[in-house]
Amino acid sequence: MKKINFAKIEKKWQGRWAKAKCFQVKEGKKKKYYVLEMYPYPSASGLHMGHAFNYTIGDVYARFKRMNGFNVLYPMGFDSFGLPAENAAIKAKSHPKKFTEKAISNYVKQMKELGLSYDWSRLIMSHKPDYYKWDQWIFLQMLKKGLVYKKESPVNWCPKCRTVLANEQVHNGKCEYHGDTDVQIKHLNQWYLKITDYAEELNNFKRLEGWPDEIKKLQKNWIGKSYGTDIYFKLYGTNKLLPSFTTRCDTIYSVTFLAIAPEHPLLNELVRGVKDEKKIKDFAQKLARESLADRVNEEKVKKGIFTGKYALNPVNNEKIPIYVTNFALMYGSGIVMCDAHDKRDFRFAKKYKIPLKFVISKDGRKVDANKSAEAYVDDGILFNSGKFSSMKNKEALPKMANWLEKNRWGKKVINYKLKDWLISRQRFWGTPIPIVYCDKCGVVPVPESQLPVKLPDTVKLGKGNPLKTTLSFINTKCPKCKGKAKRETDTMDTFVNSSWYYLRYCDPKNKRAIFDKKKAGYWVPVDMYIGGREHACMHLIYIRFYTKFLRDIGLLKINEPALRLFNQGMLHGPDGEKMSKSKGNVVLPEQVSKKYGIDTARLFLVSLASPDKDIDWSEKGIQGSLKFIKKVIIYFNKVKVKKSSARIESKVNKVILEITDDIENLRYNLAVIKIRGLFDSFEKEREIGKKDLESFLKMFSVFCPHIAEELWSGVGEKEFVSLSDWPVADEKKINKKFEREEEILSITVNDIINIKRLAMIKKPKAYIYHLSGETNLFRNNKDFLSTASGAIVVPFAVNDKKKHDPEGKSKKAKAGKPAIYLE
RNA sequence: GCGGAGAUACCGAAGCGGUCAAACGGGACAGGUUUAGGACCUGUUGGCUCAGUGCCUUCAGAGGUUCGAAUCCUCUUCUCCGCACCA
Repeated sequence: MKKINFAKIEKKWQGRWAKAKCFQVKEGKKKKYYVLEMYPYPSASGLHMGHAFNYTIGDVYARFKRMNGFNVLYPMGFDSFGLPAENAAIKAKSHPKKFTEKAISNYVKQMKELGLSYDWSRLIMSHKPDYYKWDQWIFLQMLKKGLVYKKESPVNWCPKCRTVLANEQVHNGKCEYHGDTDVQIKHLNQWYLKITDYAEELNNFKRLEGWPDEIKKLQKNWIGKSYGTDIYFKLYGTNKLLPSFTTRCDTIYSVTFLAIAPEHPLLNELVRGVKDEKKIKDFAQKLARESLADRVNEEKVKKGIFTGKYALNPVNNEKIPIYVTNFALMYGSGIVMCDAHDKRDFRFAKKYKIPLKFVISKDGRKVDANKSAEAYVDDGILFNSGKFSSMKNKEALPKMANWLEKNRWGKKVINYKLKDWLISRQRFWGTPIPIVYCDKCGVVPVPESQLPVKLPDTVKLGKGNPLKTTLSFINTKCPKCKGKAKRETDTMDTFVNSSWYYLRYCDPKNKRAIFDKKKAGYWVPVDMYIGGREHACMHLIYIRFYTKFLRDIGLLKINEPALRLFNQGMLHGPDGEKMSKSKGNVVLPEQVSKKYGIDTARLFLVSLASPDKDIDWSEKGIQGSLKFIKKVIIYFNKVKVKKSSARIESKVNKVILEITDDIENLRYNLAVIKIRGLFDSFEKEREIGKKDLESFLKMFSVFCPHIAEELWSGVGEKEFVSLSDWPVADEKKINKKFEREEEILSITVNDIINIKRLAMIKKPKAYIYHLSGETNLFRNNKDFLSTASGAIVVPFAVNDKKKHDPEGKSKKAKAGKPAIYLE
């Protein structure tokens, strides 16, 4: 056979789909289905096979739903703000926009070559002013609702990114993008979104049945809801209360000192006038400057200094020293009560010779902590704990919390690990924060009518934030008093852009509103959201937050952005490692499709394993897919289109049911196996009915759309297979009898071959003796048995008097298992 | 430390109480076909037995539940991945 010209076929159908606007959709009466893949950052290096894998998963699903009669919204866009483009622009002394748009056009071209059925008329790009205008608009709406504030506080600063980072972007004290760089703590005046107002609702996962448990657990962990008590220690000699959050109020009688975070806003006031004021402050500053990695590291010895001040334990009025320590973070109240029942507190106390007291032991017997070498962290029985002595500490805990509250020594509180979202970035390539500073009027939001605040087209990129030196950007008029004013130069975190993009797809060209409520109302929520697990604690929390906010201002009626979330696996390089340029194991779709055709690649990616599993690219593996596709093409070129046997009809209809179910549940690998199996059955038949051939092509088309279109037109169809109706199984035609017969035949073939080998007869005659009820089966399939087994098959019924049976084998025949004699 | 996912024949990967020596693909091997093939077709691929229908040992390891377990339970080992001085 001639070599298949994949490129020609692909180009042809991509062109026809585009021309016929096959995949463009409008709101309508039909039931909608919204398939969405997380939109990518358009990196300069373009798409690799891993992206192709990801988008193929969505494309198969979109095609499947479309053929099943849904009005399918399947859009694509680009998360096109971000540091890499800016850094590239700095290097090349150019503008990031240039880089970004070049990368995007490259991406679009590549995506089209993958045969993805996007509605390109809805393309969005977050770096475009008509998109980020609405980032700014949402910011202003949040401001109105009191969900935006600016505050000076200690923030994470990455010296390499030269910007602050959100908590979510700091991992183990290192920058997410620069794993080798410690994040520094800086005190800066920054903009925050009050996501914590939604902490409680975000922690409710009841409406996310369609999301993987894994993701929900990660989010729950991240939100970190904990029940505890704020205990009010009185600053000695004053009436000032120092609240200290604890989940272990059962150890209150064990407390022998307080620890305060070095960056605590109260610290300056606290040490004012004490003997070593300067020394303490300097030390605290030193501690605060330590990298989070060091402070968070379990192995490093903790440091601290006595503040010279004391506090009173409310339950027993004991006077206890207050220390500044690096292990106290600005979590909870930033003040920690410390006792002998915590490893870290214990070690610290030993180091600084602070006395310790145990109040729990295994059996309730009194134990002296100062004589112990380590903390007692297990549960046990309380002692020296007032009226709670001799109770189990676990049981006493809730009672003690109530008791503290009743005596006004404390208050039961719920604490979240989730913090407000710091969105300020000191970089150029992001959405400008729509704020103006006026000497007279102070902080003034830019009025909606003046949006968007656009990024300047000409800037001097270089050190620091170029907006700071672009006078045409900074200098403006105060919207209130029309006097001279300066613009905010910080831009927004790019995660802001991706927090609502799925809504803009519903109405991407709207100039007057963020989106039309009716249109969005038709399309949202997303029915199938596809993306990586790594977004569990960032994007997927933010997008939920934005959805809830937009609901609360009346724009949406939904509570969650997506009904179903699917985390695809990662495609590794042939070496089993994560694909990366530096490792040199990146596989490019262009190379692959040139050699094998893109449909072959799609089929291979999807048949290797379940799509949620990580897989390794394999040059060898793809050969199997190529072989199959070739066979299909050859077959369709010579198939006799007539009428299917009842056996084939049974098989087709059975397999339709199975494949439909498999694809619905994203078990593409199993669906492909069944498609292959169906094809194998076709090949064994002399002729096939058109309807069955078409059912095959339809199912095949979601995986291999170009080849399917080609063959579809080959069987005389004028319309697109991509827009045809998914086959419906005629269950009446499914007959188990045929399966059983097929099984009998294949066992018989195996048996003949087996005996042939053992008897070492090359081209034997095979006399088979079947029970009399199976006469038709064996007679009708005599030819099939002969070709398949490589013997000349002569069937006899057991009771046939004229049968040739020199060794009396026919006695061995069983139902479905004929006896065999070779010669 | 806490939390999650997993361990299946040479490899990848289905199976998730009986129909399981375990789908399917890759590889390897054998045979056929062909001028020749890395192309195509057919078969084999746990062990034993053998002119096929049989038997035995397997699904990380050890126990257990059951008439019956790759599948359910318990513990152990190993791998991967999140979170982590969270008070």
